[in-house]
Order: sequence, then C-alpha cells, then structure tokens
Amino acid sequence: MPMEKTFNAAEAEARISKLWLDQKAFAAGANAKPGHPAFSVMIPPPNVTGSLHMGHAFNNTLQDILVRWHRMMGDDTLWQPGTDHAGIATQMVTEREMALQQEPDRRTMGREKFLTRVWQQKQKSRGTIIGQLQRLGASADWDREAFTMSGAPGSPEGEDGNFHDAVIKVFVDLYNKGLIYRGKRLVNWDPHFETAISDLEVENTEVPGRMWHFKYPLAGGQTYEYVEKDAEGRVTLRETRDYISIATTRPETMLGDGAVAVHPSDERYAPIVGKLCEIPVGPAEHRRLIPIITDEYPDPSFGSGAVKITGAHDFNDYAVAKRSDIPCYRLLDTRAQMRADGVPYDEAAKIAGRMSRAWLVAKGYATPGIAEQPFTLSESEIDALNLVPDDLRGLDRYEARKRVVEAITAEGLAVTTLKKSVDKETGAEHLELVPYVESKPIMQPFGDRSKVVIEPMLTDQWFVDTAKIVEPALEAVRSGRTKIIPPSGEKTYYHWLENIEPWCISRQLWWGHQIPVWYGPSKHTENGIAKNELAFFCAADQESLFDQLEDYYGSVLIVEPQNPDEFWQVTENFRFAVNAGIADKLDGKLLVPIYRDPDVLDTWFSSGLWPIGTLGWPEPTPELTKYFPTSVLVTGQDILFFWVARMMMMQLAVVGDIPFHTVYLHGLVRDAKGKKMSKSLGNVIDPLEIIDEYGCDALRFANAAMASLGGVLKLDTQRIAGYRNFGTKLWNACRFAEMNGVWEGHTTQSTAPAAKATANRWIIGETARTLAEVNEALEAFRFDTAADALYKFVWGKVCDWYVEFAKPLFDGPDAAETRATMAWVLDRSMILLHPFMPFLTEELSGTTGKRAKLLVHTDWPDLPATLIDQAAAQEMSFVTTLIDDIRSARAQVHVPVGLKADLVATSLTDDARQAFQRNETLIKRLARIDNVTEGAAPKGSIAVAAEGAAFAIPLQGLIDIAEEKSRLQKAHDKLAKEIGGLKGRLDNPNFAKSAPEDVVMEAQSNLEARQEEAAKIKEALTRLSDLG
RNA sequence: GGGCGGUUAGCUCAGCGGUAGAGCACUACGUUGACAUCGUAGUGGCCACUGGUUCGAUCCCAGUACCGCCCA
Repeated sequence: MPMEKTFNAAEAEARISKLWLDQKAFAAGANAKPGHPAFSVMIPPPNVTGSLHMGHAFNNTLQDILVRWHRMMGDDTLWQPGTDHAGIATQMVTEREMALQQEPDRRTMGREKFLTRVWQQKQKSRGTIIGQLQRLGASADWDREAFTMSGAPGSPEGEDGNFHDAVIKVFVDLYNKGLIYRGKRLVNWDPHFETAISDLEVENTEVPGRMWHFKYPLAGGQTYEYVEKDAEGRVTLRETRDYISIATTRPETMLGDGAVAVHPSDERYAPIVGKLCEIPVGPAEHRRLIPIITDEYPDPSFGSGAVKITGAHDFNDYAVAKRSDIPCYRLLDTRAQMRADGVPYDEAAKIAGRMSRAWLVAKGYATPGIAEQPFTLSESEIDALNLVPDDLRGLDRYEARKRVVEAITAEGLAVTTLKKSVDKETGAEHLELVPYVESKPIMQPFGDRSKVVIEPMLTDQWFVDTAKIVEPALEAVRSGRTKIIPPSGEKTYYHWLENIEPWCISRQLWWGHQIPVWYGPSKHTENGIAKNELAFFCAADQESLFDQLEDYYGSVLIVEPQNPDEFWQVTENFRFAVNAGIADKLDGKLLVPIYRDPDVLDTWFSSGLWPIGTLGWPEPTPELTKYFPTSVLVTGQDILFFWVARMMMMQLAVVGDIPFHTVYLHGLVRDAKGKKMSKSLGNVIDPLEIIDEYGCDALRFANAAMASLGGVLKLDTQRIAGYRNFGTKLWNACRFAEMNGVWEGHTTQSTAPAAKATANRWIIGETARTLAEVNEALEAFRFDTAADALYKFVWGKVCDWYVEFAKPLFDGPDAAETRATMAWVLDRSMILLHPFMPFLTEELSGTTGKRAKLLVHTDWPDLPATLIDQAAAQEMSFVTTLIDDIRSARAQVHVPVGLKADLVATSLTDDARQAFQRNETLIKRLARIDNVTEGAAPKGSIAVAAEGAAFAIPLQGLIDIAEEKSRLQKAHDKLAKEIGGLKGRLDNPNFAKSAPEDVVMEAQSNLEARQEEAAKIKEALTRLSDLG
C-alpha cells in the first residue's frame, strides 16, 4: 500500500507507543551493548495528582532525547520514572474532592481514615500524569515507577516499596548525628492549611499597604527634649515630648510588643533608652509597659527611627528580641485569629509587665524605685501567655487591626497631620488634624499553594541544620564533580547555599511521612520526673523505640494516649508515682505515656532522596551500584533550591556521594508574549491539545529547538506548526523514495554505499557532518543546536537539493547507487531524528524496509570522518551556487519560470569546465536551461559569474536592459563594499603584522575571489553599455 | 537593597574577536516526476548607549539606561 500524503500522528502515536511498551523497549539496560557505560536519569517526579503542563512537556522531552540517544548508542540506560506524594497539594486535592462528593471532612474522619482516603485518591490520579508522559513518548522504564511514599504505614496493597523506610532511616541518621533538631522558632505559617512551610514556599509580593504612626507614651508621664538636626548639625526641631513615635503596617501586633528599639547612634532618643513606654492599646487600667532598647536594626532615617519589637510575629523583630532577651508574645492561633486561650488579659498583662521591669534590672537600667527580684519565664510559659485583650480575642487578624486603630485614634494617640479642606459652599479653607496614615506598597508574604497571607509564627518545629551539611554540596560544584549548566546556575547555587538558613522540615499535615519521634515525660534528674518537659525518642522501628524507652525508663508499660490532654494527664500520674517513690510498688503496672509527633515531613525532604531512594537504598541493590551517581538531572531552574541543592546536600550527607554528574537547568515555559501561563489569564497552552492538533513530534521538536540556555522560553504555536511541516517534509521525501523504488527490498545498512556520482558522495559526507554536529551538540546539552543541524540537513540539504539531484540521476547510469544512497541517507535521517521525533521516525522506519529491530533500538550511526568528501563538497558548492545565481538573475529580470533559456559559458577554467560537465544535467534541470554552448556573450544577454567561470544567458528582446544594468550594478556595489573592507584590512600594516597567518591568507584569497567576480560583472556591465 | 541574566531583522531567537544568521511574518512569482503542512526569488539590521582594550569589537572590559527573574 503506497504511503499516505502525510503522517497520521493521531492514529500512529497510540499504536507505536503500545508497540514500545509491549516490547519493554524502555526497560533499564534495554539495547545495552557489553562494555558500554551506564547512563541514568531521574525524572523530576511530578505531583501524583498533577496533570501534564507545558513545563513537564518541555522537561521530559529533553530527558527523552538524551535517553533515547544513549540507548541507541548502546549505553546501559535507565530513565527512572515516578511521582511525588506532594503533601500539601495532594491533601488539598483530596479534601476538595471530598467536599465535592459530600464526604465528611478530614477532622471528622480522623487521621487513619483520611489517609486511606488520600491513598484512594492517589491511586485514582496517578494514571493521569503517567499516561500523559507516555503520550509524550517518554521512554522511561515504566515498570520501575516509584513513589515518594511507597511502603508507608497504611499504604494499600501494591504500594509497597522502600521509599518510606529510606526517608525514615535518613531522618533517624541525621537526628543521631545532630543534624536535625527540634526548636521553637519563628517560622512561616500558612493559616489556611494550618501548617508551617519553608522559606521557599513563600512568595513575597508587593501589595498596596498602609503605614500607621502611633505615640507610645513614656511611663509615668516622663518627658524629654526631642531634638532634630539637619545634615549640617543645625537644629531644625526642638520640643518637649512625653512619647516616642512608632510606625507600623501591622497595628494589631502591637499587643505583642516586647520593646521599642532605636539605633544606638540615634541621639534623638538617647535620653530615653532604658526607660519604659506604654503600648497605647488595651484596657486603660492594664496598659503594658515595655523597655526602650537599642539595636542596630532600626534605620534612623526611616520613619521616626523607632520601631516596635514584636518578636513572635516578625522575622526582623525576632532577631532583635533574641539579641536582647526580649520576650516573644504570641498573639495569633493556627488560623491567624487573635488567640482566645489562656488566662484573662489582666493576669497575663501583669506577668508581662513584671517581665519588662525585670528586664530593666537584668540589663542594668534599673532605677532605684522599681528594683525587682529576678523574674524569668521559660519559652513555653511565655508562649502560654495570651496578651490579647478580652474584647479582641477570637477576632480575625484584620478585624482586630481595624479595632486597634480605631481605639488608638479615639484616644488621641495616633500621630496626626494637618489636612487642608475647602468648604464647597463658602470657599473657606479649613485646617484639621487627621491621623497620619501613609499609603505605600509593602512586601507581603503569601503561601505558594494557599495564596493567603503568611504569618510569622513562633512554634515548635523540626529543622535540618543545613549549615552543617552544606559544605560538601558547595565543594562538589566548586571542584566540578557536579557540573551545573548553564554556568549562571552555579553562581545562583553558591549564593543560596553560602547564605543558607535552617530548613524547617515539619508540616502540620496528615499526608506525608510522619516524623519518627516519640515524646515521653522527661527524667530531669536521676530520681524525679520533671513537669512539662519532654524526652525525645527517635527511632526507625518499634524494636529500636522500645529499646530506647527501656533504657530510659526501665521496665514499664508504655501507652500511647489518644490526645495531648490525655497525655499530660497520664504524664502527671506517672510523674507523681515516680517522684513519690511508689513506682516499683506498682509491680510493673506503671504506665509511661508516649506519643508520636503528629507532624509529617516536608515533601522536599523525601524527594531530596529521590536518586538513592528510587534505586532501592538502603538495600545495596545492583541498580545502586550501576546507576548511581546518576548521569544528568534535567530540571527547571525554579527548583534549583527546592530540590537540586537539597538533593546535593542530602545525598552527600547520607551516602557521601554526589547524586548526579551534571545538572541541566532550563528556563520556564511562557506564552508567545513571554507571559506566565495561568488559568486566569487564559493563555495556558495545553500540551495535550497541541499533541492532538500538531502531533507529539512537532511539540517535541519545538521544545528541543527552543532549548537555548538561560532565560524564558516563549512558546509559539506557529513554530510548532512549522516543525509539524518539517516532519511532513521528511515523510514526503521518503514517499518520493518509495515512488522511485528506493525501498524495494531495503534493509538497514550501517555502512555507506560506495558512490561514484558527486551528488551521492556529497550527501553521504553531509550526513557524516551532520552526525558529528548532532553528537557534539547533544554532548554539550545544546538541544537547539542539534535540532537546528538536523532541520538544516533534512530540509536544506536532503529535500531541497539531494532529492532534486536524484531525479535526473535516477534516469542515468548511476541510478542503482543513487537508490542505495538515498535509502541510506533517509535511514540515517530517521535514526538521527528519532530522539527528537520518535513517532514519525519509528513509523517511517517500519514502513520503508524490513528491519531487524525497532528504530528505538537501532544503532546510532558511527560514521568515519573519511566519508566527508571535500572535493565533492566543493564541486556541489559550485553547482548549487551557480544554480542559485542563475535562478536569482532570471527572477530579477523577470524571465518567466516556464521559459527554458540557453546558457553560454564565456570563460571557464579547466576545473570549472570539468565540474560543470560532470553536473550538467543537474544544472540544466534545476536552473531551467536548454542548450549549453561555449563562446562569447551574445548581445542582450544577462551575466552570471561563478568561481572560475562566467556565463551569459542570451535573452535578447526578453529583458529590460536598464533593469539588468541595475541588477549588475547592485551586485557590483555589494562586491565593491566587501572588497573595500578586505583591502582596508590588508593594507593596514598592523593587520599583517598582528593577525594570525591563516586569517591574513583567508582575507587575501577572499579578496582575490571577490575581485575576480567583480571584474566579470564589470565586463558584463561594459558590454551592456556598448549595447546602449 | 543584594544576586543572576537580558537588550541583534516587524516577531521569537541563534551567533559571542575577522563588520551579521535562522524560523515565523511580509512582498512577487509559481502547480516543474515527494511535499501548497509546498517551491523559487526577494524586502528587512548605526547588533541599546558611552567610553576602553585590540591591527580589528555585535562579540572582551568598564560605565549608563531600560527590561526580566530570584532573594531580602
């Protein structure tokens, strides 16, 4: 059955994909040749509930090109696929789905049932993204599909695997090495998901904001001389003040202020440093007093120069508070509402007030009148204090803000400014005092998933002490053991790692790897059990946990209370029993309460182990030996910190080796105008729709062609259409071959046919040249250069010229070798294009000959450089240039295409004559020439110059002399300009002296060639002038 | 504020020491033994600006302007 006019992608893709999968063509090690190296790639695991977007399509196309290329070369290739459990995202998707199905919410359901429900969701969603990756032609070893939560407790049948064990083992190891610790720290809190998130999951966005200015009255009505000076030291303002002015964008956090800070060099406030001032909000009879302290943080030139310090709700303030031992009072609950727990406000405020005065004493600011006993509270005692006034408790943070501002303003403690207003009726001007509120853009943190405003929150969390494991990760890149492409990625990598912050890895979610730490009552002393303190037991398995418990508590019964209240109740009993010395009387019935940390690990903690985890670690698997470290990681530059840097740190910390030799970072895919694709903008290009419309190969080739290093990738459907056309072009070249019997009895021939005809020798050489270009480009991860080389070869050389040359050759004595050559060249084209356009090429390969193997396993060519025939290349260059010039000349003087003209060779060197004669049929056909003679140029002819030759095309009466003159003049002018440049250079004595010899030689020969050509055109011009 | 990039044809981008290339778009012509998802020919550029290095700069260096992205 003859070939169709175009490739039917929609029909063929599914069929070919099935063929590959059925034959397990992508299995690890498939097509590997003995002695060849391993080539391994880890897929960046997409979210298990995700669906394919353009970024995935791009990323996976590049990986697939590399993988298919290496597999065809016979390397032992593994492309490891899998998905990520994506904590927040998956929990979110499941809860949304549950709401839709009117199922009970997760709290009603309880943790265990909810997790079962998420596993169901996971199993339902997983096929979507995997199927979409397969549609893309991704040649990963699908039988090895991994999951970052495989083997977790409660996982259903079929979800077994090592990943959970690996994650837990790493946590325990790092904990035992002191690289993971728990602490009360200020973290980014997502009030929507009610969990901590890491710095990286926060997006800072500029939004319109307001800055209020308030007066904090000095304690006891004290006053001071407030003096402002200009740059020259002249006094510009001097007044007596009984307050200090503060600016804030978050008035509701004033309730948690622990101090007011000024810069140590700020003379304006020097008189009141170490004194107390009053927070101007809350019940008047219980106003809290806080100290005025110095710190480097306040900027004297910004606002009033004084800042309030709210350690529990601002990262900068937290640092100041830590430096000066200022207490951090938490005001918000997990949903970012004003706290409603704890003792009433007046009690809490009293305690906080004592803290302030004790601070003054402790820091040596104490004045005789208010000397106090030392008074300190533990972190958790401070955290238990709720300083939200009773009437604000339980309010939303924004509602509380409104009320606070209103109250302060009503009391006259807002800083005011004069505002001029004009009475519309009378035209009279009024001046009135209004609260001073600046409208200005402020940076606000948002959760990257929830999109709600993130709240800095003082909570107990687990952290990786990244500073301790960062050095090997830095060293590996510095030394070049791991190479990051493009190099700018390395700079970014260094910059981040050199300034790395502790990594908060605990999340208050249910879906994830639960932290393997149990808490029990702390034995503070040898004999007693302390109140409110915990002992930690970090264990990878039950056996180890029990061992640790026994070591610590001795032989006792362990219970796991269901909730914290119960825990503390049992703890209290236990404590009492032990402290009362009656423990051993209970005859082993004494119960030690233990509870497991309910939090789960950050998803990136587990995906940070992707390279070793997917290869079976901690078991010493053969895959680990063979494929680790992996060859290359292909990923977006947006997850350099999230994932790449963490994999580097973790693999080096856990197995002491780099996870990959090369990291290839690519940009983000945007729309044709460079805009981020987003549903709200409506500019999302769905890769599956593109595949439906243009075929997968077109999308893949476009992706490869776009993959220049660095920057944004703007995707244009017109360009994809262009590459679809490119596929069609190759398809039709093969169809042409079919019509000319090229494929009859064809089998794959790896060695090039021995050809005599110049055109055949030339195209064989071009094939070898292209192969070298593609190899070189892919070795350097220049997918764009490789795609470009293939495009130019197939379209520009094979289709534009070689197919045309073949037409006359098929009628001549070289027909047989031409058929063999064309078959070989088109075969090579399919092979070289296969990593880029796997479907179309596999289909072509299958329909054009009898093949020993599928194209996916066909040997990547190894073509000797001797195939590049310089003489043939030179001769074909002469031929194609001549044809181009004749066509151009004809077109410019409007010779009808249908008219076959004659050609007169007016001068020919021997070489040129031979070259011409050998290819005369080709030239005549393509330049539409009838008869060829040698002799003088006839009157009324147009002139064409070539290397070593000059030709005339007699067209008397057909052409406009003036037009021809202007054409020649133009060509001459262009040459003259080039000659001028070359001459100028060569005449410069410094050029000859300083430039390399070959450059001088090249310029010299260039000049001669240009001059020769110019002379011929000049001659022709003269002839025309003679004609009139 | 800190870091990393970018500024080349109408658009999207290559090139990165020897005075410019591609694809698309545009113009004209055109169904010649595969291909109109095509062919042939053409139009189009002080390579952001200012200095410097060099025999020679779009390319290297410094600065300026503007535009991105990341981190505060």
